[in-house]
Amino acid sequence: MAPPALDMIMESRSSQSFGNVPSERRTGVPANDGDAEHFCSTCAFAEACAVAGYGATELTELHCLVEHVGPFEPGQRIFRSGDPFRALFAVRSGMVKTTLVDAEGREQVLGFYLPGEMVGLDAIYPEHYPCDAIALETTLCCRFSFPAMSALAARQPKIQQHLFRLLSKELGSASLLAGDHSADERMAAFLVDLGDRYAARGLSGTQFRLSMARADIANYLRLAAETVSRVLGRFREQQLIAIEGRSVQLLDPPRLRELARCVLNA
Amino acid sequence: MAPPALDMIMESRSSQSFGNVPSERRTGVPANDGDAEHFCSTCAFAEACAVAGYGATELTELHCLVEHVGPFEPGQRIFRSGDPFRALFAVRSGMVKTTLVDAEGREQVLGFYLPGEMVGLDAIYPEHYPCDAIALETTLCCRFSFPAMSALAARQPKIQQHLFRLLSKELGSASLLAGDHSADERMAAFLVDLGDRYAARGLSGTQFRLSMARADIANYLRLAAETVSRVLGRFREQQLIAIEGRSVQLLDPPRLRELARCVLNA
DNA sequence: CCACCGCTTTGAGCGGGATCAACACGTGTC
DNA sequence: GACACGTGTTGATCCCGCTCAAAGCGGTGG
Repeated sequence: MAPPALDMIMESRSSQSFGNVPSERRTGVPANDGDAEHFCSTCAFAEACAVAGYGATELTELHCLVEHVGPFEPGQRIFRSGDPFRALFAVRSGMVKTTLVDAEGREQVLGFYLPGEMVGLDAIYPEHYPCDAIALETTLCCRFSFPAMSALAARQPKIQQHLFRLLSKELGSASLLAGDHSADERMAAFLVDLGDRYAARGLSGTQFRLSMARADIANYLRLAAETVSRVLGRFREQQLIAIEGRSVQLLDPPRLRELARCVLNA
Repeated sequence: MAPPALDMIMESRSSQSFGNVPSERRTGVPANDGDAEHFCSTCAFAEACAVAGYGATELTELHCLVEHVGPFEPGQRIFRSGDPFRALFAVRSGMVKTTLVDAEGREQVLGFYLPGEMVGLDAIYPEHYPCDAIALETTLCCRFSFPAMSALAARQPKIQQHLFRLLSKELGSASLLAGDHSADERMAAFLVDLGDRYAARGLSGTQFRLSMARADIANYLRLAAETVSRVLGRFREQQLIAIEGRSVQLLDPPRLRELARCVLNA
C-alpha cells in the first residue's frame, strides 16, 4: 500500500520529507505486529482504534504516520531535553524513564513508561522536549509525527478525542505524585500503580520486573535510595511482597492498595 | 446568556450547522467584552486568536460556544468532584482553586487559576471532574462547552493546536510541584510563578494579592501552614518581599528567582 | 463595649526521612 | 585470583519541617 494519503495528512505547515521515504521503508517492515485490520494490539492507540471501530481506511492512515524506531539499549536516549519537538513516541516493548536535569545538575525522574504508553506529551506546548527519555531496557518504540498526527486528528474526531484523553489522563496521574505522603504510602502506590498498568496491557498485575534501579524509584518517589531499600525490606517482612533483585511479586494486593489508598484515591 | 446556536453546535460533531447561524445573533451580544474583532482580551484563547490572526468568522464561532457564568462568591463551587464533564472554564476575573478530597477527607489543593487561565482540563479523560473548583474571590468565568469546542477544533486546526498546547502546558507545570525542595525554594517558586503569570496577563508581576488563605498555600506547596507563615516572615526579614495580610510585593525578584531556580528550571 | 470566630503568627518539642558511612553482592576485566 | 565498579542493603546520626499549644488580630454581630 503506497500511502498517497500521507502527503495530505502532512499538510503544508512545514512539510517534512517524510512523504519521500520509500513506502517499503515503513509498510514493508515485518516488525509490524498487525495489518491494516489489526493495529499493534498494545499500542497507545489500540483503544482508540477498537472503540472507534475503525475501518481499513483510518487504520491505514495511522499506519502511514507511524514509524518503528529502535531498538534503544539501556541508557540510550529516545530524545533529549531541548530537542525540537516533532513526534510522540509510544513504547512498544521495554521501558522508558523521563528525567529532568535541574540547574544544579541533579537528575529528576518524572515518570516511567510501559509498553503501550505514550511519551512526549509534555513537549507539545514548549515545542521542545522538556526532558530526556531514556531506555531502561532494550526498547522498541513507535514514532508518531506530531504534525501528521494533528492533521489526522482534525479529520478524525475519534483520534482527536483520543489525543485529548491521553493528555488529560497524564494530567490526572501527575497529581498522584504531588501529594505529601509517607514513604510507605508512596511505595505501595508505586507498586500498585505499576501492577495496574501492566494488568491494563494484559500482563500480570502482581508479578513483574522493576526495570529501573532503586535509585530511580527513589528519585521518582522523592525519597532517598536507602529509604526505598528499607521500605521494600519492611514490606517483605510484612509479607506484602516477595522481592528478589528486580523481580517483585505483590503477595497482598488488598493491603497494599489500602496503604496506597490516600495516594491513589486522589 | 446561552445562544440558541449552542444547541446546534452541541450535536454538530459531524454536521456543520455552524454556517447557518445568523450573524446578527452573535455579533450583537453586549455582555461580551469584545466584538467579533476583539475577543475577551484576557481569555485563555486570546493568544490563540492573536497568533492565528483570526478573522471575524472564527471569532464569531468562538463567541457562539462561550457562555458567561457567575459571579461565584468566595467558597462557591464552579464544579464538583464527580460531576459529569461537559465544559471547560476560563477564569475571567477573581481566582479559583482546585482541590481533591482524599479517602480520609483531607483536602488537597491542586492549583490556583488566575484570570485568563483554563480550569477543568484534567476532566477530559475521566469524563468527570476529578476535583472541586472553588472560587476564592468573587469570580466570573467563561464556560466552553467541550463537545462544541472539540467540534470546532476539528474544523479549526489553530484551535485544536491551542487546546493541545493548553493541556501540554499544564502537564509541564504539574511537574514543578513534584520535585522535593525545601520550604524556602517552594515558597520562592510559588511567588515568582504567580508574579510571572500575572505579568503574562499584563498585570504587575511584582505586586499582587494572594487571594488564598495561608492554609491553602501551605496545602498546595505540601507544607504546614505554620511553615508558610515562618518562611514568609523570614523572606520579609531578608528584604525579599514586603507582605501585609494578603498583599505582597516582590522586592528582590532576582534573588527570589535564584532561590526558585531549581524548582522552576525544571 | 465585649464575645466570638476565622485567620495568622509565634514558640517548644518531636519524628520521619535524609545523610554519611560501611558493608555485601554480582559482574566484568585484567 | 585480585581488583574495580555498580548496585543494593544496613546502621548511626542529624536536621527540616510537622505537630501541638497558645496568643495576636481583624472582622462581625450581640
